[in-house]
Amino acid sequence: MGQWRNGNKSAGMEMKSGHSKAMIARLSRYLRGLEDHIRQGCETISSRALGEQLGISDAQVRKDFAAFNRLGYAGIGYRCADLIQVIRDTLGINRAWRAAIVGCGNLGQALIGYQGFRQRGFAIEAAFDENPALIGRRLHGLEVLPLRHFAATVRERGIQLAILAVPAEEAQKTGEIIARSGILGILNFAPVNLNLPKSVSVSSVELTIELEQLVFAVVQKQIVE
Amino acid sequence: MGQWRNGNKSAGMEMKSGHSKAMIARLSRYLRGLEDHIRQGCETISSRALGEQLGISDAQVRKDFAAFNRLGYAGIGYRCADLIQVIRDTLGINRAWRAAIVGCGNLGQALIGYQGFRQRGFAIEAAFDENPALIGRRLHGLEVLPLRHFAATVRERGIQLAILAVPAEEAQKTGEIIARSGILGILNFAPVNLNLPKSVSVSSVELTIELEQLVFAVVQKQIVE
DNA sequence: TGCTGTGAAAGACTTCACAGCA
DNA sequence: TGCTGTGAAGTCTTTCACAGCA
Repeated sequence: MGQWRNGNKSAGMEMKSGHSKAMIARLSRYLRGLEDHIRQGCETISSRALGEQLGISDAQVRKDFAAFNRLGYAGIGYRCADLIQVIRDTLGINRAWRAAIVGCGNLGQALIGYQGFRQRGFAIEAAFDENPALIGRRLHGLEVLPLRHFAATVRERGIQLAILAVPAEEAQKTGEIIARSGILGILNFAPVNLNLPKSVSVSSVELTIELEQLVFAVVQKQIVE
Repeated sequence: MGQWRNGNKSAGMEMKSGHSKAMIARLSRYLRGLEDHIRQGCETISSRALGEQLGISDAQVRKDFAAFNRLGYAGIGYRCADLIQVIRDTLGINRAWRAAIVGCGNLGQALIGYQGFRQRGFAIEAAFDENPALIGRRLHGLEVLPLRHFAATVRERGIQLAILAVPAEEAQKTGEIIARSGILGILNFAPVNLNLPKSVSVSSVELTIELEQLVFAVVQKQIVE
């Protein structure tokens, strides 16, 4: 999961939204589970069933959903459609979000072509790089623009989010350019701790860290057995 | 971050290793910070400095490192090299790990070419797909093999980990093939809750979830202001 | 009977604050 | 003085257990 930034520690309590950090992290997962479920033709689901599907306790599920007003029906469960809507509202994904990819190497190119983003309402509206060999080329139908056009393009195209997929060495510098452009949030794939003004939210995905954590789980299991 | 599986909830206490889940999640980040620091020529670092770099409190850093035996020097701090070694030992990444990519679409191809893995000791030793148009092609120097050769290849090449990058619809089925082959851990990029025997550890990265959580942070900040 | 909603209890995790070493 | 190591306190999160509704 992306890490929470420095200043984000809830000051001695839950966040202003009234939802705890831990709960927010689960909402996206509930959403997946609910969509699966509805795809199978079920209109309602119990806390137990949803929890089992996701590896979350039924009590936890109920506590989380209790934050929404009385959405459940005793003896029945919850209506999937209701939950989906209220979760999407809560996360803020009930509207279209526009993103730019910054860094069109291996990973950046893959992210431009990744269908999952569009399917879930995120549109990739621009791609940037500094490499002259890439600039002007079309990747998955999107023209690669020089980084110096970043701010102007973001303004023109109404882009709010940046997905940063440049090499570690360039991440901080590039992050600063992005931050200055009025972008609201950065999803960072570079293995670097970005130090940016707090006007921009940063969330990081480090692929190698994910692998390392998997290895720990593997080794741990071997020891226990 | 990858999710923790069902059975993994520490039974009323820290795990067998004596390290809490939360701490393990931080170890990889410490590693990054320490390597940065050492690259800048510093041999020692204080809990305060390391914490500041990573957005972690100094007390937290000390508590975490206290789990290792008396590595710190009062008045000085910790020796970076010592910490790096003990963290690598703890995570189990003090040896080479071999991985296979399963699914050579956009994302799979990018992961084959991702330098970060190799730089940190993870070697991609095989690539698989079911698409006849891809089988036999070389991607970043690696030949794409048909999925039915998975188990045999894994055995031959001593592969322990699989990186699953197939479409959501095929993830469960493919996961089962992987699990049957004796693989120890799966890093799953498909937006699906894999239901697999607990002999294999699963860690999931969902790119869209990461974006959703970023959006929440963005929206939250706007409301507060 | 099957399920929600929820106080109360338990547990995990983080921060505080300070003794003590170099 | 600068820093670690650590009990104690505080905070956050999860689980328990059960009243009550359909």
